[in-house]
Amino acid sequence: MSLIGTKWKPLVLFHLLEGPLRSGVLQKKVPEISNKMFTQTVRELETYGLISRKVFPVVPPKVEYRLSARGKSLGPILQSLDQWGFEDCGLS
Amino acid sequence: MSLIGTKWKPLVLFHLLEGPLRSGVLQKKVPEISNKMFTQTVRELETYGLISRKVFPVVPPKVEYRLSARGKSLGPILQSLDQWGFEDCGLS
DNA sequence: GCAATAACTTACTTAAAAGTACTATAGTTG
DNA sequence: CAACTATAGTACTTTTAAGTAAGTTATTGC
Repeated sequence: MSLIGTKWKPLVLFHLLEGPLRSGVLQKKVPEISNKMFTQTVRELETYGLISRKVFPVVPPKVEYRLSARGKSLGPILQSLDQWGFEDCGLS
Repeated sequence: MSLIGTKWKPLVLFHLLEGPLRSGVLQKKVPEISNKMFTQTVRELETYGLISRKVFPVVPPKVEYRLSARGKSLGPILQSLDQWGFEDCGLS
């Protein structure tokens, strides 16, 4: 379960639950993430087949990320985790 | 969510879902874990209030771990994760 | 009195994750 | 033609997680 065994993957997946987002927007939803970790994270999620990456050949570049079917199947789990985090106060 | 953001915490919690276990038994359920990481993991889980630790003042020592109410509330999530891991093949 | 026991601890080392800072791309705008 | 854009890559450092190996405790049983 190296999907959740990182600081950022669950967060990124979580923000995609509501729908596809382009790279910049997604990254702004996770303000503390460094540029490097962001691309690294989405690349790994893509490798695992949890999200798909769609590149529009325009300038400046435009890239959109969306959950794959497999990624969507994580939805309930991510939401449970999120909810659990709120219910049971600050664990950090 | 530093509960799952580690290699061992989810595993240890998972094994406690079925009921309390004494230290040695729990550790054997996770054979690859090092001695140090085991105690460190249960200590942190205890600090987070997810498990409770019961010491029997006998020699040789006997210690039992059980999920707290809060730990139990993670049950469904842990099981979903476990199931998800099986369904969707090898992710490492 | 010395080994065995179960649970832990401590000091030290290695490996993995994350952060910082800088560079690349290629059209568009001024 | 230089600056700006959005996305990504790379080299290097720091931080954090995990592993190894040894030691501690207090009793029992030989």
